[in-house]
Amino acid sequence: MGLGADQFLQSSLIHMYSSFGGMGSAKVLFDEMPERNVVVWTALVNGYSKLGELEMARRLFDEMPEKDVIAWSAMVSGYVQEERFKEGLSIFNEMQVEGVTANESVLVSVLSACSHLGALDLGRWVHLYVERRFGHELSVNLGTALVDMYAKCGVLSASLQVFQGLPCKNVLSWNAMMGGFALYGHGRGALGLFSNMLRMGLRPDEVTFLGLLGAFSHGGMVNEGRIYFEGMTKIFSISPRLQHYACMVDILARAGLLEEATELIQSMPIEPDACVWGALVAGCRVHGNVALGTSIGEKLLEFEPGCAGRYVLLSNIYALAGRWDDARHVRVLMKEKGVDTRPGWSSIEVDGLVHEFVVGDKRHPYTGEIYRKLEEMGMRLAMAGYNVDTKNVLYDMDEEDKEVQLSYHSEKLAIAFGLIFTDSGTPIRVVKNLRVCSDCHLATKMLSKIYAREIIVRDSKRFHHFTDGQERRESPSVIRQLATLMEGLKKGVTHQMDLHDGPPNETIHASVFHSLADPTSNLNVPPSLETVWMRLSFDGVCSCSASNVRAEKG
DNA sequence: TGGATTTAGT
Repeated sequence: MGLGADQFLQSSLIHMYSSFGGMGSAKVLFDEMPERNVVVWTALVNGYSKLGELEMARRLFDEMPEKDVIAWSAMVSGYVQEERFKEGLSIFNEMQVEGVTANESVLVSVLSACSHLGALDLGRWVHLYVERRFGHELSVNLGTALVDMYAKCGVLSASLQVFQGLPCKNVLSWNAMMGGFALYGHGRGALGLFSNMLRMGLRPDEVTFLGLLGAFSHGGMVNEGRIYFEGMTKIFSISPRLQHYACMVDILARAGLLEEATELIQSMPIEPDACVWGALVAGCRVHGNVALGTSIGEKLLEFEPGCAGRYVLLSNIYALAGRWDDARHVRVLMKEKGVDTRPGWSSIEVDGLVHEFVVGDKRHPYTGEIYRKLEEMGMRLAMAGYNVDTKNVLYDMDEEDKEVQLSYHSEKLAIAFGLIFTDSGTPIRVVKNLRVCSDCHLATKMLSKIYAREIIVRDSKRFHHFTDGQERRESPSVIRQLATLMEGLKKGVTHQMDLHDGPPNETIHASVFHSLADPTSNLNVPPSLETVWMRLSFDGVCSCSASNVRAEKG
């Protein structure tokens, strides 16, 4: 339906108000319009959904006299951006029932939902659908969404494969792949990827460095962490944000360098948050420095009594020190002040349906079966010599109660569900929004042997792969693929750009960083062409091509 | 003509 000139103007105004969140004005204009087409409706729906007012957006959406794929897309992405992934998928489902053909935007949002939920089956289905509809040449957006989806759903090899095949990659594509390496703790892979990214002429951003540092932290690469954390500011002019500091503190504290970590926090130009302190406290716990941990936790609470993370942190430290009364007191205090905590949940996808569980959950229609399975799991674990690791329960309740509470942790419920409702021999993939506790970690490891199942748990920070009673850090097929990928990229780029006369390695890379950070410094390694190219590109000529470099050389 | 899109994480 075409609108007249006046209405076209109104429609543009509605869009303008919507995109700035001025929904009051947008709605007034909308109500005044004598006739509205799908474009105006969508602008309004999108305005509400961008503000997080999804109930309002949904009401309008349901009232729409006609909906095209863009309207559906606005609604799906609205849910996805508010982290209401299941609802986003259910809207997508409705869209298909209505017979509306999906396009790239919707599919990207759907893949994002799959990534967050760990919904691999649905993600795979979207991949097949994309190939059928758009052929094998993936667009950069869909490609990136697929790279991210496979990485977050536990299939790093598929992620790499899609990434390699992408005809066009942007910073988001590289960042998604980098994030994948971080999830699996592939420090070296991340480094190689970073190096190749630079040589492809892309400028890393703050997300790139989050991935890089995250990969270092899980891979225990302290020196690399220091070098790249410094290089981030000095070479790329990216100021570290809280998360970067948290990563760096984590790298140092994990390695037991608690003093250096403390100094880093003290030198921060921005106020450290609970994540930053939390990384230090986690280090204190691993390296047994309870005194430092407790003193930090107490100070934190004084400074910011409204922040949930800080109560949990302090409570955890008291529990670690065995100070149960104090731990409980903090929890009570938190409740009294009405501070919200994020509830823990685990999900598992079976036959395209995502099932979610919280601790002690009894809402599922198959609750009876699930709890019978849990009982069986407990018995078989006990027979295999498993001792419940009760230090994860923070209160000083009876040991028996602790065991009960632990055995109903959400990931155990999800695993029980998976054991019942998936075919024997197939992997069980569980997603948890928080970190897996050490008791569940051990139990899951043993369950993988007892039930002869590969169990893959994705928690808020990384993947845990359990096979035959072992946690598998790196899969051989991924390592092989990684080597091929790096080799391929290296060859291609070296050939095309004549940049490097030998394989890049960490030493050269570190030197390049140092030389750029301090041009007057004497290097052990003479400045390579790569250095020259990096200087060129980061002096603001990011798109400098091979011919520029050759000109510089000549 | 116009309205929808992904990485991290607040």
